[in-house]
Parts: sequence; C-alpha cells; structure tokens
Amino acid sequence: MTNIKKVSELAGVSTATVSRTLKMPDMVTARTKEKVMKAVREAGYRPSWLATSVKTGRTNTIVVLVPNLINPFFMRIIGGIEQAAQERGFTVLLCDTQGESKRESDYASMVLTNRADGLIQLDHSFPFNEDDAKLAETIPMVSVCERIHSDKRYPVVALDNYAASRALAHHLVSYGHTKFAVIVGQVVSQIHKDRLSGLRSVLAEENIEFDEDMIVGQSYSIENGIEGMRQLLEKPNRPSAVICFNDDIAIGAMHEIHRQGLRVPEDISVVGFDNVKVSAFMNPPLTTIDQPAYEMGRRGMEILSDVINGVPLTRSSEMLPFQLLERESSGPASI
Amino acid sequence: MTNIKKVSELAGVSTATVSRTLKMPDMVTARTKEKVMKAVREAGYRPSWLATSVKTGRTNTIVVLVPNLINPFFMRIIGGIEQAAQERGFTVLLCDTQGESKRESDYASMVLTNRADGLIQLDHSFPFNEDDAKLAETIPMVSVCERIHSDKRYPVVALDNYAASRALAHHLVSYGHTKFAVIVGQVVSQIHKDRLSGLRSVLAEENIEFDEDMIVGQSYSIENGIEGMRQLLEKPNRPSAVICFNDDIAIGAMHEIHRQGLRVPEDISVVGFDNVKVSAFMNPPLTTIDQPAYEMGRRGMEILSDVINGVPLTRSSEMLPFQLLERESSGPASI
DNA sequence: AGTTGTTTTGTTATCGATTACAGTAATTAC
DNA sequence: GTAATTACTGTAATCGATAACAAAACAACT
Repeated sequence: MTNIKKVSELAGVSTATVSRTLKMPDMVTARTKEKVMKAVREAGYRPSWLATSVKTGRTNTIVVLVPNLINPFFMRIIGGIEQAAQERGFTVLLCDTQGESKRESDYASMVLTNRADGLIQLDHSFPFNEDDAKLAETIPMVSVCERIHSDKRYPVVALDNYAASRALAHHLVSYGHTKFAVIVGQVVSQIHKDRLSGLRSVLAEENIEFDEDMIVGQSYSIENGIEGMRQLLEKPNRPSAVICFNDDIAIGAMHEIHRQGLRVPEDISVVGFDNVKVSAFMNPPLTTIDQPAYEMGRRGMEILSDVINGVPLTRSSEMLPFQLLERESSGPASI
Repeated sequence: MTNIKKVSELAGVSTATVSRTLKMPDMVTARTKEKVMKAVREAGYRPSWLATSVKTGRTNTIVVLVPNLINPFFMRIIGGIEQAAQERGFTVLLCDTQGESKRESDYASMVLTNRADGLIQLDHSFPFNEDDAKLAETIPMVSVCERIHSDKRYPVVALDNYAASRALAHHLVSYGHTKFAVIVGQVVSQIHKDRLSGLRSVLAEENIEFDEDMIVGQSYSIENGIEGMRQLLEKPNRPSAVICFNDDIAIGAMHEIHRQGLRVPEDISVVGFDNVKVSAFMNPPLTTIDQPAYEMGRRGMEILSDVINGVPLTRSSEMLPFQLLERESSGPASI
C-alpha cells in the first residue's frame, strides 16, 4: 500500500505537508507543491477515503432505501437523487430492501455506524417500532414519494395522490363511465388511502355508485394486475373502467383483458399511475399519471443535504405537481 | 457520539475487552460479557464501520458499474450479485455510469482509495487507456455480461451471444423467413460482433442472402427501436423478420409497426434479446432470448469474492446457457 | 505453599489520514 | 541591523476502532 508516509519520505517532507498539498494547495509554496506532486505521481498515491472519513467524521455518502430495484419508476427517482448528490459531492449507496423490514433496518443502521451521513427512503416502512423511532430522530432522513403517518416528523417530498386520483376519475367520468373498478398495490400505505378517497370523492360528487367488491389486488406487480383483472372479469357485472394503482398493474390488466378476447379501450378502459417509460409504447398506449419522479428525487436529495449540513428547514413537506397523460387505453364507455 | 471508550468506562473495562466482547464473544467470561452488553445497550453503541475498516483494511464492499439503472435486465443481474454478496457479507455499491467514461474511472478508483474491495462491471468500457489498464491489473475485478477484448485478463461471466443469435436465426428460418433485418444497440462491443456473426453464419449455411443495408440502429433504447423500424420501413424491400438486439429495441420496433398499421407477426416478425419482464406481457408477447441474468450476477459475485480472498481461479471465463422463448411476436413468413 | 500452565483482561502500538500547536524561515517595519 | 510580523513546515495528538504483547487472575499440579 502506498500511504501518505511513503509519499512524505519520497518527497522529503512531513506527512502534514503532503496532506496540505492535496487538500489546501494554497498553504504551501510552489516549490514544495511540485516536490510533493511528483512524489504522489511516482508512488501512484491516492488518499485513503476510509482514513479521511474517520478523521473528518463525514463520509459524504447517503443511503437510499429502495423497495424494488427493478421498478423503473423508482429508478427515475434515483436518477434525480444521484444528480443532486453528485452536484453536492455525495455518493449514493443504493439498498434494495425487497420490502423486508430486516433489510431496511440493517441498511438504515449504516448511518449509525458511520457508514453514511443520511438516509432517503422511497417507501414508508421505516421506522417500524419504538426502538427504531428513537434512532430515526437522530438520523438525517428524508422520505420521497410516500407521505408518512402524521406523528413522525422528518421531511417528505411527495405527490398529491388524492388530487391525482381525482384527475383520473374525472377523466373517466367525462367519458361516461359509471362502472368503476380498482386494482390496488400495497394496501397498508398512505398512498393507498389517498388514492381511494380521491376516487370516492369524485364518484360521490357525481352520484355514481361504487361497489366495494370492485376493489381487488395487493401488490405493485404485473402478476397482480393479471390476477386482479381475472377476478374482476369473473364478477357478474363487468366494470367499464379499471383504475390501476401503478403502470405494472395496468400492463398486467391489459394483458389479461386481451387474453380473454376483449379490447382496450372499446370494452374496458384501463388507466395507471407512474408513467413508466414502456407505458407509452404499449398496445394501446396507457393513460396514466405522470409523476415528476426525477424532480422528486432531486428535491429529496437537496433537502437531505441541508439537513446533514444543519441548514434549518423552511417546511417539512413538499407536494409536487402531477400530469394526467391521456393516451389510448381509455375511451368512451361502451355500455 | 458514543464510542468504544465511553462504553468501556460505563462497563468498567478496557476498550479491548469491549471490542472482544462484540467480535469474539468466546474470549470473555459470561460476567464481563453481561456487563459490557449492558453498557452497550445503555449507550446505544454501535461500532464505527469506518474505524473498523481502516484498521482491518477491508471494507467488505464491492462496486458495481452499471451503464443504465433503468434497464431492468441489468437490475436482474444486480439482483443476483446482491444475493451472493449478502451471503458472503459484502455490501454492494451501485454506480450508474451513464456510459460516461469519466464517471466510470471515478467510480473504479473507489477501489484504489480503500472505499471498496473489488469491482464488477456490467459493460465493457473500463479500462480505457494505458494508465487505467495498469490500475486494472491491481484491482480485483470481474466483468459480467460482456466479453472483453482478448488482451485484458480478468474473469468474465457472459452469455454465448454467437450461439444465441444463431438460435434466433434458426427459429426465424424455420418459419420460412428470408428477408432479414437487424436493429442493433451499442456498436463498438463484442456482443455486437458475436450476434451479427452468429446471424451471418446461419444465413450463409441456409443460402439466404443478407442485405447489409438492413442493419440499422445505434443504442439500446425504445426510441432507437422506433427510429430503426421507421428507417427499415422506408426501404423499398420490406423485411419479414426483424432481429432486435434487446427487448427495449423490440418494443419500440413493434410500436412503430403498429403505428404504421401493420401487424406483428402477420406482416413482420419481431424478436429480441434479454427477456425483460414486460416482454412477456406485450401485445403480442415477444419472442426473445432469455439470458440467465440473475445467475450471471451470482456467479460474477462469487468469482469476485474468490479473487478478493486470494482464492486461485480455476478458469477465467464462464459461458452460461441461454434459452429461446418462442412467443407470439414471431410467426410464419407472409411473403 | 509454590510452581506451572491456562484464561482472561489491560496496556499500548497501529491503521492512514487530519489538524492544533509549535517552530523555523522569510518578509516587512523602524 | 534588529525587532515584529507573516508564511510556511514539522511535531505530535487525534479520530475510533483492532490486536500484539504484557500482566493479572485463576486452576491444577507436585
């Protein structure tokens, strides 16, 4: 290993001078700078990040807890996080939690073991219990994408799911739909509640009855979309419009509709959430809610950086705007 | 900060004893163990990963260079890497290179700055120049998914792209296709060469002429698939079968075919590579080559772990088996 | 009891940097 | 030319752990 001592001997100076040459070049004379840089080059020296971090107490690393690396929606958020992180000199440590709480608390504790300076979580599960809650108070932490149960207080960047859900509902109502169904994702979450109540509020305003039996599903996957659609099509009164709580579910739902020989949107309209890339290129292209994923990630990282640096927060929660993308998977009600 | 010294005072023992209690519990008496653990709990102490790593010289971290986080195929590989990493006590640091060589060498140098113990790259670009090449010799490194130009020698886990391409070609030939086209991805890569020569070898054996003009495209994206297909459909002699060098390209190609009022596979057969999840749920489902992505990641990590631990390698290159998935985007030639 | 051997614990050097403080050289002021 | 600053460099403490070595405690034996 080429360490700072070797370089200092090679250059004929003290280790302090080597460190200063590299970290505060203005403090050394041109002559010593030259000597040191030559020795650095010759030895192929690079300062140990570990040692530097131990001494300075900063890792310039943040941890991001991702429920699922394969979901392109999360990856777009992460794109925004990485961009902002890079601008601020942070490295991003991506942690796939697979939704397992053990993994989550394992990764979260990286902040406590001086492995990272802060934490961004993309789902909402940590902290889980009293112990974790106490930890969470001391950790710089930001939640992106999911609002947290009221009593915790760390910053949140999220979408107005209630309003987005209302927008989708209005869109479908304007096409004359009255027989609605919903295929949901993870049930125990604020997102779930907000979207359902958004839908309910519109239907109530429009005096459209909503059959609670028409809520199916349990996870954000294509398979869940298929299975959910299968259940819906077994019911006596077929829905004319299906709201899927993300695009993967919608893709699965459309696949099952086609498999059973029905057409989208002529027989059934399908809409989703997230606007993942591929949704625009489905057959037919999917009507969906575009979430400003990149921007959410960006803001989340900006806020976290402030928290880490002790900058006081102006507000603890930010709602970003969404956009309804009307494509061809939704159309006039047939019945 | 609660450090080991505070805990040692609280427990009335030396720091060495605290360290031993946590790392080699068999070396201390039940009584001191109890005392120490009580103090640890009271202080909420966790050993600093940084300090431990400085001292031991091991970070138990590996870096993975990913060209594109949004590509689900890479994410499947990473799933395999993470699984194997976890089993061996490694943490995975995912680095999105965006195909930029500066980012790549930045991230690669993390190994040199004691930030990680080894490196897995999913594309093939590092090392780029003489300097990097010298570095690369000293870094534990494995390449997954892309074979490297002959002269570098670090281990590789890859797919037999030549054979896979031949399998696709045979499949299409057996359907009576004679007018072939190809939409390629990144051009300067071994994958590119292997797949093209696989196709050419089959066509030569079958005495089918191949028009070099029918090779279009330049990147692994949906947009490239659309644009490539547009170009192909402008040509006087429309192809009856299009081989896309990944599923994203194929998705774009199918989209463009539909947009122009043609049908898949009745008018044009489309096949892809990778078997990303969504390809099975397209309309029609996509015929593609299933790469054992998860398994490739797994093996790559296993090999890297061996390299890091100084276990001698048995062989430097592994080819994993692929599988041709015949779905509905390919069918009999119409003309 | 005294000697020897085995556990267990404490002392202290170390990992590879950074930085407060001290010391020396260079510059300016009178 | 000497004193007072200023600018640079070196010495040594430090960050938070681990581990080689030394010391102490305990058990087993003659």
